[in-house]
Amino acid sequence: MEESLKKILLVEDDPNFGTVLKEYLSINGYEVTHAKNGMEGYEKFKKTDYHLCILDVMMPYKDGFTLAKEIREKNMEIPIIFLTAKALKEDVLKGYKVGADDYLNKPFDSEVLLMKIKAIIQRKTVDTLADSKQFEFTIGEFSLNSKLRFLSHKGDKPAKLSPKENELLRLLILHENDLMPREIALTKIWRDDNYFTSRSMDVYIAKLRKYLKLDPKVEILNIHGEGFRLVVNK
Amino acid sequence: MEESLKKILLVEDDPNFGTVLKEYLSINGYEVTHAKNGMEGYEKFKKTDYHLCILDVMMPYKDGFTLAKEIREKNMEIPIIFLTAKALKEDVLKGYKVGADDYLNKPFDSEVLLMKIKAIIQRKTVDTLADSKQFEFTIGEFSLNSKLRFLSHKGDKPAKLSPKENELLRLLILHENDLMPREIALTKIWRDDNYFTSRSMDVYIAKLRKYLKLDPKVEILNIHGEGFRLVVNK
DNA sequence: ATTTTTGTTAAGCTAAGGTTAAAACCAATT
DNA sequence: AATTGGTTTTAACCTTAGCTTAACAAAAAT
Repeated sequence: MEESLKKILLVEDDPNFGTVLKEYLSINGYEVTHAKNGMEGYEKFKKTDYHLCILDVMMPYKDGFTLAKEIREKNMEIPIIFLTAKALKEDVLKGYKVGADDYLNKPFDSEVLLMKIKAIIQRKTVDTLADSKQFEFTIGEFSLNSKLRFLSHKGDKPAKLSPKENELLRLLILHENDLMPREIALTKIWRDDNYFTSRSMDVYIAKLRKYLKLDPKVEILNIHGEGFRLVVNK
Repeated sequence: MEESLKKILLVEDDPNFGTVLKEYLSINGYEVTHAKNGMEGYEKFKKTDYHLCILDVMMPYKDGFTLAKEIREKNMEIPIIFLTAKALKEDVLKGYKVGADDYLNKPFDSEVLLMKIKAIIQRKTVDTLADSKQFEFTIGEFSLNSKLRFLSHKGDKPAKLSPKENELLRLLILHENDLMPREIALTKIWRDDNYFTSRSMDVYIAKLRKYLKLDPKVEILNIHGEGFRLVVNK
């Protein structure tokens, strides 16, 4: 999975903050291109295919929103995260709330940004891969060939999976670390969402758990009422 | 950015004030439709897609709250700002009950209104552009992933929240430092407002307080008879 | 002082999920 | 048509999670 680094375009005019952020993201396994203003950002964007754009809102000449629009004209899919200075939001009126769901304020918790990036890129990956022909997956010490329905673990002889086992595991992997909603699996694999298919799915979860016991770092967690999560503990 | 003017529906029965306000907003780059009463406001609302509604509370025949309710039935998303002459507490509460995004007392500083409008409309724009369903929140030393229903605190292992715990905490965070009225939570989360649901909510408040004890700066305060406030002490 | 609202804990109940095994199903042979 | 081997569903039983309700204490309002 790690052979393809995810590429991020960071457009941030503050040189200090930009450098630090770039450094931080690089450490965390992303390939970051840093543009110092909207113009440069747009040029860079046109040259390379990125997985994600992080745009500062307040920039001279060309603000983040304008840049976002231009980017959108070229690419409707690419995820965009905005960064905005706290001042903009809260200067005006004390206690005034911009309201419901806000985007990221500077300074922000870098952990949160990281989780967001992960989640967003993850979502895209699922979208683009879900119905694609990729069939080789790695998860912890396992590797799954979803075409041959082989689940191999190190030197052991590969286990052969049944069609349902295979598809379910594949779906879980596509949602790695993230919620894989029951409903998704039921409609995609079982083509029907009722009490019995749901119970059937639970049976298959149990089967997969049995296979996956070989690597204690890999587990399937339940999120009550929502679905399952395949996690790989470090 | 400017090829699409943001459309505002202004409903205000005072002809002088209404005209002046419309003029002022137009100058500042918004396309304003001015309705002279609630009835007319609702008709106009149905005809066009607006980005924002500004409603006077005190109007003959149909007051702003009633109109807001009707508008909400058609559109759960559109931001609503109320204008009111009197700063009565019940009014403010009533406004929040019908889902006000903000509240302004007349006479008010036109600069402030402009900032609010900008912020609210911008928020929507950001949401739709970034298409990141926000589910990562930060509160004090905690961070909440409301999709996975995880509340994490520093290096500790994250606590799993139940659906109700999760929703309630999320609502509190969205109202951070502000009053989160009981009836908001009850109608949004419990879908019913009676003695028992209200007691149930109190139980959940207690549960959340237990989780949040890990950071003494974060607390949930009660505002007797009205609701709760999640505050982060500096 | 009395009533109402809130804080808190625990019991009781329902629904969801974990697990295993038996039954049903299905396709490929006999 | 019957057998076989693998797969999937259904059933059963048990555990856990989640929510409400009750009960009583404390705080706030009247």
